[in-house]
Amino acid sequence: MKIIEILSMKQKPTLKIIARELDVSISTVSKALRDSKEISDETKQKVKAFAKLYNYKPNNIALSLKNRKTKTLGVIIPEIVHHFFTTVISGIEDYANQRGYNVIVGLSNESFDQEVLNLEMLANGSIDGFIISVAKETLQKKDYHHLRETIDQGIPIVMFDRVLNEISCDKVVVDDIETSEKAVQKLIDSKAENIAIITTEDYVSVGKLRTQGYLKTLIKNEIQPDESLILKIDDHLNEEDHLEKLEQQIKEFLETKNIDAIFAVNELYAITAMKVARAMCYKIPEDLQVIGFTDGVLSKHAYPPLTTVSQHGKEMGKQTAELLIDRLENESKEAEDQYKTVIVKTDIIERETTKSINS
Amino acid sequence: MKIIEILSMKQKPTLKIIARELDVSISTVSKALRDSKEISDETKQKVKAFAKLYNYKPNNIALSLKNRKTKTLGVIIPEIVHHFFTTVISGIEDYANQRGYNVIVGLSNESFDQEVLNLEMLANGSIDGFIISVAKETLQKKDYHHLRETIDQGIPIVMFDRVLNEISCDKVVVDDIETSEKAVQKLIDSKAENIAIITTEDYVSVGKLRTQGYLKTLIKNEIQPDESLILKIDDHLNEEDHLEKLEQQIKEFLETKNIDAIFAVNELYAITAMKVARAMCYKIPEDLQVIGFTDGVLSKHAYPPLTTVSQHGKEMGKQTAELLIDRLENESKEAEDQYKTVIVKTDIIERETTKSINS
DNA sequence: GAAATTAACTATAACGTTTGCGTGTTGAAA
DNA sequence: TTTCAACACGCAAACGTTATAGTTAATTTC
Repeated sequence: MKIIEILSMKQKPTLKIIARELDVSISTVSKALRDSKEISDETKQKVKAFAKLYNYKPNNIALSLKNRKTKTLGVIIPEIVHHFFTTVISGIEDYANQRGYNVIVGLSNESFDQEVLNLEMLANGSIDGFIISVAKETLQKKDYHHLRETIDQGIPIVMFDRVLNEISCDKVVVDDIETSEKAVQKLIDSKAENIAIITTEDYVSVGKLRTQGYLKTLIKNEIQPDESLILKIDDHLNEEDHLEKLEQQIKEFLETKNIDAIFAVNELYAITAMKVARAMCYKIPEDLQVIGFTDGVLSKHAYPPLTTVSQHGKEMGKQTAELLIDRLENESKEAEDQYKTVIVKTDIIERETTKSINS
Repeated sequence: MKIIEILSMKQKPTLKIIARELDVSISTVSKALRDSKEISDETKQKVKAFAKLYNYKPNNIALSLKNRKTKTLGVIIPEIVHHFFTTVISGIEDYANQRGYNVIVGLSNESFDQEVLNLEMLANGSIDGFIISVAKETLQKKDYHHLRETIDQGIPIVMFDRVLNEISCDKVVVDDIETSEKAVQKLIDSKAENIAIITTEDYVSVGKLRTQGYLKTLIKNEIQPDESLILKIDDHLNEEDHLEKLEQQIKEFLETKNIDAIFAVNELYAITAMKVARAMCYKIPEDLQVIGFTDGVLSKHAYPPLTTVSQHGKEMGKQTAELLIDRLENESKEAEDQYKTVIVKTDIIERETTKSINS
């Protein structure tokens, strides 16, 4: 076949090459492929056939440059080896792909510098907008200049889960306070009397809010909150590495107080508390009820299976992506400062670490 | 300040704009910023100061177009809500970032069509090379045309974990056979007599290999393999959704045979087997020893903590990224067909579901 | 003091697209 | 025959860079 000789397989076809081979101009090829009425049917046929034969696909980079948009979303998260975040990513991916967007993932590893670096690395035209859950270190330093600057540059940001009141942008969160209320109320309703909470230091916004919900519910039920029933884990940015330390803290906590229910602010704390309690011969849920936050594999496969708050990460991902893409595609229409905050509902998934209420 | 008026904050600076403001040519600006000796020190100072003031960053897309390389890697995996894969991704990310590359993630959801779509979506110039772990459906269909085509187009692929012998490209794997041998041998050494394996259907290459290692070890130890001790899970592409079915299959398996040790080909199978066994009043490890494959959160936090094979996902990720980037950057030097297969070593992490050998 | 050299820039092309506008053929209306 | 749409196409600019090849003017060389 003569044609085969002209184009080596390795060479990926461009408009220019097709034009040269077919002896027409580049614009003719372009227009033919896009079905412009300026081009005769005959030529269109010819061009399309050729393009198909050589599997022509317009070069994305060139398009990005021309259109000044990349159809790519930058997602920056603290960790990726993490059930909740991956669930969110999968929601983002699905929705974004559906609308023709790609997703670049950047990991901050909970580090401020990494977060800044990632932001800068991608803000040079590589992406159209960001989806971010901010790093713990950033939360501590309260240094948000990088976020402000990207927004000032005209790159929209959508935050989820770990969200900043100080920054105005679209946000997707769970109603942490209300959800904690639900969880703690459930514990109260099933006759728990000494309800403890295992939470994070206050600089982690979600931890703080969940603690607030806990307190609020106690008060509403006329139970005097007891400071010593609140364990704030001192976690130095990475829990996984400090498992023994975590166990130790929880052990001391359980030993000093008489506790019959625990609300843990994440899965790991819940699971670890259960492990420690088991070693101390607590029966779950008879002696000790436990509710966790985030419905991950751990909860489902724990022994006994853990009752937990499901954050519906996939839905959160979908919502963040939707907010972002809508903003990107309606730059004119959307009121610039009309930022939205979407609250994704939560559910309590009852498994075997809580007593049923009517028992 | 006069300068501030000239450039609105929103407008991101380009060479052209800087040139106009400073009343020099675009090339002068470009060269000044790149410290060309063709430019006078005075001009360099001026340009650099201005660029810094307005936080000029070269546009990545334009660079990609010009250099015909994007410095972006495409990673296509079957699932992201999955401990092993995320570990690999984090290894890829770390290493890639270190060498100045970004990572676009695509999810096949174990679907052939999705995999093809993702490949096509990114092969249009968006990325320089792929890292892939192929979808189960692709494995079943044995249709690899999309992989062949991308390689033919000159886009290198590195495969990891689920790897195809039929495609020649760089690969990163664990020595599944040898690793299984280690695991099964450990079981034999600690006096297990009826060792079962819970594995996948043979079309999943890693499952098949692990089964081979199991058989090989039995034979080496002069134990007659018993077909009925091999349980091939019929999983219809997504285990998580079929938990009950999985439990059912395992339950029937355990009931019919007298088994005192299980080698499971992944974490979920191991954990589920333990759950079922517990319900049947087996004591672990006294009555039943269990070894899993893949060291994820489940193993670590299981009850009892699961002895398991660690695949060192992060290291695998690092290796895949290194192979790919090396190939991208040495296109001339590297012999085109000198494809490498890197074998990442595994370790058995002893926890509490196996007996110690000298007991 | 004319020719050669150098310093310091500028212009241009190219990467692969898309698009508005210009232009040379037609066939038909006037 | 002249005039004029309609048709089918090509040209050129633009997106933001960089590299190569000019272009000045000043300085050196003998």
